[in-house]
Amino acid sequence: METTSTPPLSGRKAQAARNDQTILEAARAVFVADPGAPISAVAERAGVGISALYRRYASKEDLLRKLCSDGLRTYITAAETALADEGDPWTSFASFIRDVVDADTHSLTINLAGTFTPDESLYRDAAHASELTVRIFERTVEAGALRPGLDVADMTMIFELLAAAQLGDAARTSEIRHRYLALMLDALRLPSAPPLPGPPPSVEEVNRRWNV
Amino acid sequence: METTSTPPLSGRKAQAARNDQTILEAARAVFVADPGAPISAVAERAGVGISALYRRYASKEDLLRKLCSDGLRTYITAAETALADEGDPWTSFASFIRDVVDADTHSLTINLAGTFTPDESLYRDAAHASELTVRIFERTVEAGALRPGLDVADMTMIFELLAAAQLGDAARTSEIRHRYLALMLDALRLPSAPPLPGPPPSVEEVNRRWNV
DNA sequence: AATAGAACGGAATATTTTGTTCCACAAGCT
DNA sequence: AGCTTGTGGAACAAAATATTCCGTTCTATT
Repeated sequence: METTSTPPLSGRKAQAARNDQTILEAARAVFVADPGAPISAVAERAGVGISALYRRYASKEDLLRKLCSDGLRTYITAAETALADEGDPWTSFASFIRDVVDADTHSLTINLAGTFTPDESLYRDAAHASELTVRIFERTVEAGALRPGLDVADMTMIFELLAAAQLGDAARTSEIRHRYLALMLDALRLPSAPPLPGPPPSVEEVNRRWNV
Repeated sequence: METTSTPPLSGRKAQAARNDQTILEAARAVFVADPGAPISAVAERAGVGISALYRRYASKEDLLRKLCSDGLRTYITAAETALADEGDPWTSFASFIRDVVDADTHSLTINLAGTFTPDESLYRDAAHASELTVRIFERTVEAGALRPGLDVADMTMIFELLAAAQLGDAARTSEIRHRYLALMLDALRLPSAPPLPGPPPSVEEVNRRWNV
């Protein structure tokens, strides 16, 4: 349950630093499994007391914000990595998607939308993430690698769709997600496919879910 | 909010019969939006008092069971319709999936799994549904219309994936789901596609979610 | 070795939420 | 007029849960 590899645990400071990690990991796991989980469940899973949590975060909402913020940063890192890749656009597009699916940033995003009031920096990060995504998407479009009629906003929805695939433990869930991701990628790559029905999601539609 | 077309409302009996409908519709809408919603939210949405609910269902769990049971029956009907269609296997396979997505039976299924103890008749219906699904799937496989490596259990997962697409009101959600359904169908139909990674979900894995 | 103080565990508290019951009332039916 | 069915919604009891608080443990420093 706790950290398996025990880093040089010198004193209380080190213990605390490790707890920082442990708590975030536990919180992530707990809230992905159940967005409405009580804070005590996080403490239990982390193997610490409740006060260890409240020492770090002023409130539950703070913790949730932190989790989302971390997720967003992970996403941004993946996007920047993809953009830095000057190879085949489709290949780096596909591995960007794989990275995001692996990082599983959208399980939280979906479930936590509307459960806390976003932060100023969160808005900034979100805008940044959005911009990077557009760049990746358009580069792939210009390379002619995507089926016609797709929109950037489809990417968000596809991430959310894939995040919905859950089965057993985290490892198995990841495995199964890659199964359907493969399906999706095959469908996205079809060069001469018919256009998709219905208008794509608009940015406004996608973002509206945060204003609750 | 209430029934728009007002059937011959003679007496109290008719009013009650209409409430049966209204309540179920409201319950469905409410629990799809929020699986943990209080029973009072259902009453509010239906425009009735709480006792109108408790007159019909002994408990919240009973209501949830009823909703799932209805959904399962809807699914079975769709499956039987598809099986009765002797035309092109792929075509009836595709329209079966469309029907199920339209009926939106899986939004409830996913969210409510484990929140109530299943019924004997529910088990029977589930087994029946499962059997029909296998028949449809295998007929399509034998017609050579599906990409290799697919498993029946993939259908359940795909239904759940698509149910995760939600955007705005019910109409828009349906629209957007058909967008990604089109994507999925294109990927499923690929005759000479590479096999999918990872083992498909097993029946046991899929069902385990009910035993909580 | 004594001690200050950081970090912690977890019981206790104060609220809020919610499933269910209950009762007074309305409306058809005989 | 009574009787029955159906209803609204306040009242109740129980459960859940975010947060506070205090005694304890452990380290570093003197």
